[in-house]
Amino acid sequence: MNENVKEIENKWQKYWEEHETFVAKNGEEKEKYYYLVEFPYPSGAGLHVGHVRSYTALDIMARKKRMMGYNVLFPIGWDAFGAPAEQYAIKNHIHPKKAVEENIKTFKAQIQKLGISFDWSREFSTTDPEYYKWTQWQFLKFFEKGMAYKAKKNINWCPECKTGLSNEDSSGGVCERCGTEVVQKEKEQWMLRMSDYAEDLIDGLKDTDFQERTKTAQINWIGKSTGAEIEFPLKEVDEKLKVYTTRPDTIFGVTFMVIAPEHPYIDLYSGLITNMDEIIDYREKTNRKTEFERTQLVKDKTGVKIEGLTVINPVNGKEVPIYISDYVMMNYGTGAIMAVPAHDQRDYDFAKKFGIEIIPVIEKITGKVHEDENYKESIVAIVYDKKKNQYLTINWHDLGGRLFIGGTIQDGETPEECARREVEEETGYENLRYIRTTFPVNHHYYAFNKDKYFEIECTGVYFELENDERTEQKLDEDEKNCFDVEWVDQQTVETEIADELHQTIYLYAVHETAFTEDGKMVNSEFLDGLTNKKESIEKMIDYLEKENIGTRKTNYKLQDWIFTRQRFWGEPIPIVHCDKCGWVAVPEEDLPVELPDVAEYEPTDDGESPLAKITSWVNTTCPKCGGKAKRETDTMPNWAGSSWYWLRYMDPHNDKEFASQEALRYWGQVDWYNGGMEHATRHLLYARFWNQFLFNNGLVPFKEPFKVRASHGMILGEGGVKMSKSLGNVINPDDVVNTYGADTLRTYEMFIGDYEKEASWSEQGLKGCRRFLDRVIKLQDKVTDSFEYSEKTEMLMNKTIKKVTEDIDDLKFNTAVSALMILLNELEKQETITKKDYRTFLTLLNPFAPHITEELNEKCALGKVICESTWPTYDVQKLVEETKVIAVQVNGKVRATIEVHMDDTEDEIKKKALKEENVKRHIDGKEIVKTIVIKGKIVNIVVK
RNA sequence: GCCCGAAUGGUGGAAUGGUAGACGCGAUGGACUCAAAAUCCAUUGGUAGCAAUACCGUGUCGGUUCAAGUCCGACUUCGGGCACCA
Repeated sequence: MNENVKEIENKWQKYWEEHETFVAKNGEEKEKYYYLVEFPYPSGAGLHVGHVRSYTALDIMARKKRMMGYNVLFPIGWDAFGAPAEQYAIKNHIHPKKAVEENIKTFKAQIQKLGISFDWSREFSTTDPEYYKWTQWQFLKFFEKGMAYKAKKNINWCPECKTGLSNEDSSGGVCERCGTEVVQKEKEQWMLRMSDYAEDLIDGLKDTDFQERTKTAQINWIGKSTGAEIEFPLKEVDEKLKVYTTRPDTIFGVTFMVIAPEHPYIDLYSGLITNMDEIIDYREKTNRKTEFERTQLVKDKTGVKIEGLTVINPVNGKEVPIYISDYVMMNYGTGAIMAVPAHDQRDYDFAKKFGIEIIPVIEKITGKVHEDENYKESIVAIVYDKKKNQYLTINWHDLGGRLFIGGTIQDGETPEECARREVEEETGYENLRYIRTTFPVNHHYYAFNKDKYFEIECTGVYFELENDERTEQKLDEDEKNCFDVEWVDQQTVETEIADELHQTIYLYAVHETAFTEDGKMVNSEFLDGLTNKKESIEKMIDYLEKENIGTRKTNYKLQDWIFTRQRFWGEPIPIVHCDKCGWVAVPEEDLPVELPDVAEYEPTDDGESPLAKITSWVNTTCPKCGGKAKRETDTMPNWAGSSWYWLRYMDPHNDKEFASQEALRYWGQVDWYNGGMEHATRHLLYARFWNQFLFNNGLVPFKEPFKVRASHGMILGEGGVKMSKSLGNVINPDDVVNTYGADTLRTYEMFIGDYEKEASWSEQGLKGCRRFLDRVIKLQDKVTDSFEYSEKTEMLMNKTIKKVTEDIDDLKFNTAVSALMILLNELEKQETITKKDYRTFLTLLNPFAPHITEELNEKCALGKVICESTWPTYDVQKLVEETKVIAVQVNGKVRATIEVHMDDTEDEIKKKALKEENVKRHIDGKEIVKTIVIKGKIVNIVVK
């Protein structure tokens, strides 16, 4: 049997190749459709079952689309530059070119065994000089337009891979390839001005049909924020410190400034700064820290106060100290911030550590605001007994429940004094140790006993009880016997104190945090009283602009793309350096700049590309002046080749252009792009940026390269764990194909579960799919000569055509297979089936199991080769059932089922329902309130 | 911490607000066989019952509705992305 399967698969794969069945022709009359799968990186490990999942899914869509009469482009190639190929080559002592060739051979053979309908005539590798010639050519376009530039920068350096990395490749402070901690190293780097495209990259998403999660991932990565840049004049010199903030409304709460350790003012004003030693020391410590460490210890802030240099707050003239701290980054905003500790957690942590003043400018509002309020200031005292781990409360019973001690501030009192007095009067405790005062709360309430509305400014005062000594309470007459003084634990406080104000103050007192919510503006002069954050921000920015202190400003986290790697195995950057002329582009006719054929390509420790050692390659002449010049020895990152490859597929053998305008116009956008979720930010952003750049320069006819982006879920090992070599649970597709056949593997991977979610491998499930296909084969014994549908199965046949057709378009491959299984079960029940029955069934199954279905079709002489035929259609009229079994509910619970006719009236259905014994039983002796009849669905009788 | 997802039998997973558990796997019983494998047939959410049937059941608590796995609100857990981004 297995031999037979293998023979069949070989036979049809050969047929497709010889007949060029899947070769797409440019410019055909038929409507085009472009399916793209992320081209694989041909690693030494060979094909993974995850590749099979996405290739099969798109293969199914492509095969169906072809049968529906489209001119389908479904290409494949190889993304073969990059560190892993180089490492593999170094390890195995072969040239990367050789290693890549071998790996491609293996991959190709593996993919072809699966029967994926790729157009192999368009295959290429990013490492082919004919391809990377055009990668270099496009880089020169960036250079020409000033979009590529060389800059000295602190870059992320991986000591293991011995190369610089982009921000995208080193997120989390570790190297994306090897997991080594990245260090900072200053180097000259080629950069692409991707940040210029930040807004376009957000904006362009509107014109795509990406999954929502992909869009948000991109938007988060770009990290747009709006706010203002504000200039704080330095007190000591005639210069200003520029900061960026999203909360200009809190400027009256500024109590210090923080600048990044790398901020240029430090060196610029070193003459004025009296503690330079300390500052230089701190700066060096920071430099030694990895990005990873710098982002880890979030709570524990470090820094140094700059002595001798201060700024003036431009809105109120206050003198403000400046600190340096590594929680401010030089590469975002202006490398300097205004710190508002009351309303920013990081500033708050810093202020606490350095004992800096905290000025609240926003107050939380509790209660309901009312007109004609009386104003007063008050306190809530939280007294905590450390020994008993309890809080002091007053139980007012029916008069107001459980509360802390509260009271109104009298003339001349500080909140602390007031709180001490109130505690003493009401409870008699005198020995209290003051801990802290909380942020004030703006509270609104109605006092029944006075019939008045109040607005109170309430501050919490937190004490710890020093000892139990108690004097007599000093109560007013009307207070006596109204309440009990009670010590309660934390849980009682949190559950029994219902009052919003007291609960808020309690939380403030216990958890020391910045107040970052919305509220009422205070201590802010012209903003005082505003309660709408947006309005406050607008009003402040208007003021700043009018006074020439600041301007509205949008910032992005997205930075320029570091476009160089100090490695051998990448596209050489086609630029030479001439002492006279500077950086000069290699003329177009000299492209490609090919990699030299040498034996030494191991990376160096000094941060130079291995190419730098090959003097015969490095030394060249300047294209401009003809003098001596040196080639750029850095190479492009591995993302370069994948940033435009879908364009090359449109016209892969063109040696005049990267693709002709005609081809670009004909194929247009990629209609459907499938790839891993891990590429939702980096690759997808790079590719969109690259394409937008080409579009803006008239080189491609569309701005967004991809219409739809879908991603497949990962395939996990048996038991839901990741497949890994160390666990020994890696499934090799070759083994599966050899044992069960390609059709079984394909069908199984589609049936395994929701395509977009992860799924775990199951050998048993795989066997089940094999069983399914064996039964399909067996079905041939029942075929008669008739070319009509069997009467009995005609409706199900039509339904299945509809279901499979729609499910394939919706990526619901699992339910499509299930529908085919249901149809098979039904066909098996029949004595005989017709040729048309079998032919239609095989056609629907063909995209999933293309080999076996073609073979059966030929063997039973059912018609033309399936993949050269048309996709079946269904008859809407045949979908309608004459009778249907529906449920009868009584009060929403199913009590019986009845068979109803299509043309039964509501009354007839109702009558039929009421005749059911079990229904009668449940409505017996009760009054029918309502009867709901939903035709063809359900009857619900509501009784009382 | 913030932003997305997800949670359904023994298991992978189905269900336009309308009979929860399609389909597959596994399990149990049976047929075929000297026997096993393969294949075929039947049963298979839980509890009670000989049965008819009843009650319970889609992470937890509440709400909307004649009717909720599905919609709304709060929470729990898991997965993913981002993260001193000012």
